[in-house]
Amino acid sequence: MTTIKLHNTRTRKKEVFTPIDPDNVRMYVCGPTVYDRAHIGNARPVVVFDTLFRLLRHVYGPDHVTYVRNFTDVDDKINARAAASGRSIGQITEETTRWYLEDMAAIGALEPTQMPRATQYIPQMVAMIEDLIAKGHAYAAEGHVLFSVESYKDYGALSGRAVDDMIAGARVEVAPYKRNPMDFVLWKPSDAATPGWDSPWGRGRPGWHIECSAMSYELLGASFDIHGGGNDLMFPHHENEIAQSCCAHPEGHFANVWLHNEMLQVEGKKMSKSLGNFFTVRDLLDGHDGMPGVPGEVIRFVFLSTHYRKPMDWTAEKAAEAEATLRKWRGMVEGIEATEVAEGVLAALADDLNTAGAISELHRLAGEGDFGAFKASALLLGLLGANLGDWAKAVDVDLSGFVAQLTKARDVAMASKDFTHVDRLKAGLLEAGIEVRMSKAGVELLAGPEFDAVKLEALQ
RNA sequence: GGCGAGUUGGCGGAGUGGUGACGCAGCGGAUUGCAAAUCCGCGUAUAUCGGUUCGAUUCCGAUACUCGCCUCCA
Repeated sequence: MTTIKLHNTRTRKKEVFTPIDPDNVRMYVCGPTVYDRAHIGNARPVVVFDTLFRLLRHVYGPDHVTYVRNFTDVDDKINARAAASGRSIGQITEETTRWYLEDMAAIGALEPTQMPRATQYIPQMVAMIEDLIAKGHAYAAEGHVLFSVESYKDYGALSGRAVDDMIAGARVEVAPYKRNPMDFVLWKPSDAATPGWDSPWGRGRPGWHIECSAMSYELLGASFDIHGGGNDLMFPHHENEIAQSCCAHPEGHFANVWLHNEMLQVEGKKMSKSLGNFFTVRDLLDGHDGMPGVPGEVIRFVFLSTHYRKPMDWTAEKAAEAEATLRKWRGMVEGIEATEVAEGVLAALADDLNTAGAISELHRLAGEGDFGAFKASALLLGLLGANLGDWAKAVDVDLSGFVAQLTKARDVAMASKDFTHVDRLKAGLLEAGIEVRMSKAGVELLAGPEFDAVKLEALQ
């Protein structure tokens, strides 16, 4: 069996991955808060963990991997969006959830095994909070329930912080009802206009973090294999998840392996609305700000070409290069049956998800002409599948008339040595986005990506 | 201020304690009426300074720079 190695944030080392139960490898990844379209940065962890999911399924069997990714559909950002737009919270979360699944499918992400919604787990969250209070790890104050960071000695271990250091320079919300400024909210009161659920502490709603602890416990148990997300979530989100889960379920040890992907930048800068380099996955797919659309498969390829633990720079140049590569590859595997995944590709992926290395292997396989293994390997990465291929389909246009015309003109020119007419014809075809191949064997015309039917029409 | 990540040829981007992949671009050649496509060939790159070592790009320590998190945005 393939040995998978993963870089564990918890130990800061690359370790051999050994599942708790090889018959049911369990992974939890923090999903989106559904209040708006996913931007391109949100898509990076989706592709990263989708690739890991595919690798795990390949190694342990498709039926032996459970991948849970949640939807956080209760959050003050959603409430704010609802208030601002006049639409209901339900409408917003339903629509945004659908968008998310559509957009992620467009970049070739498989759906996780389970996609729980936070609002479906409120009673479990309340029960967990009650349990934390009973065990002395949390306390109720003024309608809030807070987690006491001092009650958990390992608080801060994942991100390498000490509670005292954090208080010193950090901007923490100071509230009179907090025993320690770092204590965080498990439950908070809701007014009449805000969504709320009845609880032992009055009508209220959960704080951020508790939903992931409750849902991962319900679906994966007190101990599971992998927990993932962007490295921005390391603190406080994951730190708080660990504190809640380990205190509520001291019999377990929560996640064995923590994986964090680095952030994404755009043209060398942090993506932000103020810099004008902010765009959603949908913007990219459909085209935006005068730019043409980028196929989902191309987005995926660009993501995979940088190792997940390095910052990734999204640039238009990379997208163009990726598109050319994929177009070439798709031409190579047309009609080819996938055989076995190449050892080199699998080895690269198994080595802490070295997707860039795996792509290099694909280049090598393509050069060697082992197309069956090449295709099988590409499919493992979620590339070259039928699901993402429409963009690369050759335009279906009958060029036989032009072929005949050009062939005839060429024959005449070969005899007369006057190529003026041939060159004019060729230039017109090139202008219309037609690739012109002339050789001793004859004339071949192909509609390329820049094909323009109107310009072709004008040549008639 | 605290925590963390990174720095490889023109660009992108891997690996490795012992003469530095791969892709793109570029250059030369074959081919072509000319091209395109294809094929062949071509690159005195591992931030800086120390240390360990027979030997470091790879390990260790500093320095510089870049970036992220700590704050609503991933």
